[in-house]
Amino acid sequence: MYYINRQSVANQEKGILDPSVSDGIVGSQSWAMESGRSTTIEAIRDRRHHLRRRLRAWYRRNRRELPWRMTRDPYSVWISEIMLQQTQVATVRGYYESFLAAFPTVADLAAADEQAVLRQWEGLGYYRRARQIHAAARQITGQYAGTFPRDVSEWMALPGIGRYTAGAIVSIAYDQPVPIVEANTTRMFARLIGFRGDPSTTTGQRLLWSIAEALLPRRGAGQFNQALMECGSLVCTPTAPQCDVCPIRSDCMAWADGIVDLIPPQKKRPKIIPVHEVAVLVVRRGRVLLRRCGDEERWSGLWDFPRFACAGMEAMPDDDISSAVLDQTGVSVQIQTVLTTIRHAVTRYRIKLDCYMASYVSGQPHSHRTLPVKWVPCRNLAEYPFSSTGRQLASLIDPLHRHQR
DNA sequence: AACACGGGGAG
DNA sequence: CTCCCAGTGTT
Repeated sequence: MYYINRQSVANQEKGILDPSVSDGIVGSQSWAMESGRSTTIEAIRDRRHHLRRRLRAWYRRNRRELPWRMTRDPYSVWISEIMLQQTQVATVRGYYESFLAAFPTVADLAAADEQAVLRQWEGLGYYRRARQIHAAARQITGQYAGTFPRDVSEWMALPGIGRYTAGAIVSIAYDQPVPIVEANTTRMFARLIGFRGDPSTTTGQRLLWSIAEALLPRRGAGQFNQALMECGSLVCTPTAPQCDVCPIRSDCMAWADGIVDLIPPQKKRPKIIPVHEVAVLVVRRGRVLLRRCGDEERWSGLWDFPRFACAGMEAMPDDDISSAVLDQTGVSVQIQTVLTTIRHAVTRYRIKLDCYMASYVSGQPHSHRTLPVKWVPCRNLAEYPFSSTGRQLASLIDPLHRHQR
């Protein structure tokens, strides 16, 4: 009997068993499914009605009024779910509203230029999401004639939509009984069953999806899935969880064993690599030299200033900068001044970016490998999608240019 | 299983 | 600073 809860030891009617075994089972070894014995999943299934009732009641009283909760329109749900991938609710709020204002329907989205879609995504990160949304919109208007699929496997076949997102969309928009597992529910489920292993492994994932499935109601799955996430987000937080107000504390193994803070275990993070880069703002008669990032590099599809890695961490000689710009853009330049240094982090790199102002000497921009390099009026920079860092660089030009007039 | 992919919130 | 976030796709 693997599902043990000290809180309910006195309550045999809960069907929860001998607590003396509890300490011994709190280890990843104990979580293999074994036939012929009671499993964690079966214990969760036994308690599902109670857990659902408590979670739904909590959700009714504590749910946040979020923009994407105003509707069950599949298009809106889809956009919100993509934006929420690895992105916090607070960050998504503003982007969601302006994106829907720019592209009110899937037809509008499909008809738009990819650059226009990326511009709406500017600063949100994971820009592949924007390109995939755009590609999927064109697929939907094409093969589905603008009508969204209802089948979860059809959604999953679309770019950018995996198991979580597909489940979220069909459960929320169509109220289909499809489970979800994401960051909040992962944490909450792991604590609920006292799982001390790594939830991201294949076995951990299999376990979590089984729990999601075991808990899932036949009706109202969309609301229930959101209740799970909301409770995980607001109560079962990574640090300092609010166990005193948790609606399912009485079933929580981690609480019973006093190991809430140990679950889930901290991920081992890749080592951070310091990198030194140089960006050059080349200005010529009110225009600035831009290039578009290629598919094989970071920020693909977005625009950037000439930028390259610096060999060492010390300042780069002006001649080296000039030749690097010439190599990358085909334009010969004269380095003028150091503008500023921007520090940012991306993936496993912590980047120190030295930014220089330069003036045009000679040469024409060459677009190698179909990657555009071109002169763009400084006052039009807002029309181009940049990364967050690229936009910081652009903002150095814009006020400067105004000042020159 | 490991990694790339971004940027910001929160302690 | 650190850790984390309504994950997906590729290798």
